Amino acid sequence: MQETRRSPPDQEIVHEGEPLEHSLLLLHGWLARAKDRRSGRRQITELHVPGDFADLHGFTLKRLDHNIITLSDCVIAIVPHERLERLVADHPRLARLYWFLTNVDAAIHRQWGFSLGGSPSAARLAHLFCELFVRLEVVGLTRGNSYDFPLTQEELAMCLGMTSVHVNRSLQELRRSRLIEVESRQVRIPDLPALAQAAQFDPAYLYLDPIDI
Amino acid sequence: MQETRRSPPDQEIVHEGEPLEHSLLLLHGWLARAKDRRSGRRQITELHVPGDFADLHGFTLKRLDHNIITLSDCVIAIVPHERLERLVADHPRLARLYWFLTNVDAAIHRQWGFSLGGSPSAARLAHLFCELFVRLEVVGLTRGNSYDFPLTQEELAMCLGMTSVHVNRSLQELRRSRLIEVESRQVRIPDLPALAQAAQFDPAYLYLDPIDI
DNA sequence: CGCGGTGTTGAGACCTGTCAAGACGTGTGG
DNA sequence: CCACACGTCTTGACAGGTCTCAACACCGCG
Repeated sequence: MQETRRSPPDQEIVHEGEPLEHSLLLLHGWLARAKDRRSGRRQITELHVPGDFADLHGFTLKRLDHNIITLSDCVIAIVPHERLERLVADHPRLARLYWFLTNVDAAIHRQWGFSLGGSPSAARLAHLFCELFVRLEVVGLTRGNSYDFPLTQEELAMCLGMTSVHVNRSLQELRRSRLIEVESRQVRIPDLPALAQAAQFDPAYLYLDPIDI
Repeated sequence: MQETRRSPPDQEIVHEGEPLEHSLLLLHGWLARAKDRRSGRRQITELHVPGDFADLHGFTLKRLDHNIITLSDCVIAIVPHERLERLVADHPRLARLYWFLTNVDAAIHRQWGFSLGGSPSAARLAHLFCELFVRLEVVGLTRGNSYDFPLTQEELAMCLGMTSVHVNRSLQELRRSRLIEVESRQVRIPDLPALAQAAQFDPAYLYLDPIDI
């Protein structure tokens, strides 16, 4: 039995630089890793959905280079590093799995960097919706071709390196092309292959194929 | 004794998707991880300097989501995964160190994403020069306040998500402010604190403090 | 000497940010 | 039940940053 914790939206639950003694397994809700700019704007470097370890990398790094913030009401299991220590010592395959998971995080970072580095803004947005669809589907949080999506356009802007005004216009572009429907905190993707094509989305970087480790 | 390999510049030495049976330890020269855009442009997601494992993450992922390319003449040690397998089995601390190293890579990706997400172009450039200075200093490849830097402006552009024309102008801006001198494939940083200040560079994300693992 | 790659410069188009205002929806308190 | 406040979404006009295209300078090398 392990400790769980609840948190309302818009809380900073792990602070950059602070020493870590446990990692967070997200059970319900949405988290983000974020770095703050001097300008006051904030860059989100990854989104987390239920099933994700939000700061497993903290197990080896022992402090984070970013904050972790809640984007919705969240339920989070707290896993002491001491416990992870015992787990990986007793089960080498588990160690390998955890290592693998942090490497997938890195792959997601690379993909985001790729997007930020020069994809057209609508494609960037489309790519994010594709990624989230696939990741949510894995954990059974899609319903048909739609999923709950609590982020505001402002928060989307923090992920995509653009302003909320521009997110709004890019979203309209995707809507006009019938690639995306967003309403009341829900995303619907009428034609995933078409959206993936527009976004140049290839899920290979998520390494979802049957894992043999 | 392990196998080493030499390669001239501009070679793609690991191809996206290809199954991996070894990892590459860079002994001399510069490597980059790169993803190609449909447009033909290419995004570099990380630079590697001597001492870096360029694809240690491939040890758990077993294939890469990007290419690895040489940016200069390179000497590379080839480490079979089989050998890593034995090493980590026999030396759990080594396993932890390797895991740590891949997590630092992820931290570098985050920082690049942060830059790409909205730093002004001159600051992005300055930040990269700071990062490389610190990383090269660790492995003894700086001389005073300067270091060899073989990348063309075109290649810098691929790192920073901008065009080479814009890199050129941003570089001039840094030169005019006396923050950077670049000539004949050499970078000189007359005043590192000033450059770091302009770049908002904080080396914490490189996790260089004495490692206790 | 000429060639190819790299660096530099200019002009114009385009994308994205900024600022500001208003629409809409929802929850709260009177 | 209404009035209101607040957050979010939407829109318009404009400024500014960045890209594109093109030309030229420079340099090392065959």
